[in-house]
Amino acid sequence: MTIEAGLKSIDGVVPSRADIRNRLLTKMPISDFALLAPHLEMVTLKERQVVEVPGRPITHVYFVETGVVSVVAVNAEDHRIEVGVIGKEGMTGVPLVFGDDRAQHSAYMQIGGSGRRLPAAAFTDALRQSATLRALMMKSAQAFMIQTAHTALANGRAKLEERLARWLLMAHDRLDSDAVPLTHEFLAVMLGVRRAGVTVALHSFERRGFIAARRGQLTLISRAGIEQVAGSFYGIPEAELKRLMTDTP
Amino acid sequence: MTIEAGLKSIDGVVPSRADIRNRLLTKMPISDFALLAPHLEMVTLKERQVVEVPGRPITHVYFVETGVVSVVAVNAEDHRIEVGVIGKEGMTGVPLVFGDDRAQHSAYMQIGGSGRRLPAAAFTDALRQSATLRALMMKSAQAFMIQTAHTALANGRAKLEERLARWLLMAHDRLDSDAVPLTHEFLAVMLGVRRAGVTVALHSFERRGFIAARRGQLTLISRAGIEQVAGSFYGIPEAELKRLMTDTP
DNA sequence: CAAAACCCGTACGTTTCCGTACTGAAAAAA
DNA sequence: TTTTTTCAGTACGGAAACGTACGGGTTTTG
Repeated sequence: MTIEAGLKSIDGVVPSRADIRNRLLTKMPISDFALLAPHLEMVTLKERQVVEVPGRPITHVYFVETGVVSVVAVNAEDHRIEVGVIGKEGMTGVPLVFGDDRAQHSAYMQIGGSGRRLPAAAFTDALRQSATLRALMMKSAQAFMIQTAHTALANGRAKLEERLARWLLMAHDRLDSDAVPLTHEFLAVMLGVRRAGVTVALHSFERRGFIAARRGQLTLISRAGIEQVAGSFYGIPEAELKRLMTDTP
Repeated sequence: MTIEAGLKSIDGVVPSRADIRNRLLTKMPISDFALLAPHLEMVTLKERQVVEVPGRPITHVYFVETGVVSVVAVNAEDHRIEVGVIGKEGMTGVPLVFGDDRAQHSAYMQIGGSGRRLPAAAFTDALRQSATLRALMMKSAQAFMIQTAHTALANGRAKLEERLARWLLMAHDRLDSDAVPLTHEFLAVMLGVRRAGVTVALHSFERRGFIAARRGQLTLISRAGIEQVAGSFYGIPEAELKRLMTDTP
C-alpha cells in the first residue's frame, strides 16, 4: 500500500484538480483534496458493476464523475428497492463517514460511467485528520439521507407514473445528456414495480411528447413535462442538496 | 442561558445517571454524560406534542425515555408519511449531528411519554468537545438512517398488513407495556393509508388472536403472530441498531 | 345532562397495480 | 448468417387499496 501510494505520487498520477468532475472533490478545501489525492485512482465504472455488498466491509469509496449508482435495500426474503441514487454530486461508502466499516445496502452502477476511488482505510484516515473533510462528508451523507426519506414518501404515496417521473429527473440531474440508457426491466426493479407497468407509463410519457424511447434507451424531450408529472414528489432533496453544499464555512 | 445552566447545576437538578433511562445517555462515557448533564432538562412529552417543524431551526435535542416520536416527511403538496420512529433507544435532532441546524421533517410525539432535552446549542457545543460523543451520535444517526431505508422498502413492497405489523413491532420495542394507545386514524396517517384499511387489517389481527382492541388502544397479545405477519420487513434495522450499539469503543 | 366531537365498523364502486404470459422485433452470440 | 437471448408491446383476470360515506357507539365538552 505504501508502495502504491508512492507510485501514485509520481507526477501525472496524482490527479490535478482541474481534471476532477466530482462535486465533492472539487468543493473541498485544497488541503483536504491533498489528503485524498495520493490515494485516488481513476476508475471506469461499467454498468452493473457492484461497488457495495450488504453486510460486507466497504473496500473503496467511489467519487462518481459520470454515471449513476443505485443504492438498493434488500431484506431477508430478497425484497428489494432502490433507496437512493448517487452521481457526480456524491460518493458511495456513507457508513464510513459514521465510523462503520460495513455496507448496509447493495450498491452498483445503474448507468455506467467513471469516477475516482480510494481505499476505505485511506478515506477514514483522512477523515480522522481533517475536521473540514468530516464536515463536508457529513453534509453529503445528510443529503443522501434526505433523498432516502423522500424515496420512502414517494414509495408510500405516489403513483407509478409519479415515481417513474421522479426517477427520470434524478437520473437526468446526474447525466450530461438527455439520454438515459436503461431498459424497462431495470427501471422496474428500482421502483419495485412490474416491468409491464413501466412500459405502459413510458408510453404515456411518450404519447404526451415528454420522452422518446428506443430499445434500451429513452431520451428526455420535455423535462418540464416530466417535472409536472412528478409534482411535489421531486425537488426537496435537490433543493436541500444545494443548500447543504452552498451555505456556511 | 448561563443563568439557567447555573440553576440546573444545583445539586439534585443535574440528573443522576441512575435515573436515566434513555439508552444513549446510559451508554455514553461518563465524561460525555457530564458534558450534557448540566443542560439536561426532564420533560413530559404529551401525545401530539411537536418537537420539530420542517425547515425550522431545531431548538432542542430530545432524548426520549418513554413514549414514541414519529418523524414524518412532508412535501410541498402536503403528502406525508412517517419515515421513522424514535423511542428510548434514540434521540431527535439528527441533523445537528451532521452540522445542520434545521429540521428536515416534522417530528412529534405519537405516543406520549417523557424524556430529557437540552438546547441545540449546548448539544453542538458538547459534540465539538468530545470525539466519543460524536462517534456515538453518529452511530445513532446511522441506525435511524437504516430504519428510514427499510421504511422505504416496506412502503414500496409490503402490503398494508405487513406494514402495519411492522409498525406495531417497532412501537412495541419502544414501549414498556403491550398496550399501544393509538387510534386507527393515526396509524393510517403514519402508514399513508386509509383509516378504514387499518380498521380491517386490525380486525384480521384480532380474529387471529394477535391483538385485542378497544377504542383508542390496542394490545399486543401474540408478538410472535405479528412478527410472522411482518415477515422480513421487520428486523434488519433492529439488528443493526444492536450491532452499532454493541461493538467497538 | 345535553350537545358536540371523536372513533370505529362497514359498505360499494372505482382505481391502480399485480402476476402471468404470449408475441414479435431487435440485438448479441455462435 | 443463423441461432439465441434480450427487450418491449400487449392482454386479461384478479388482488389490493382507494375515496367516500353513513351510522352507531363512546368520550369529551359546554
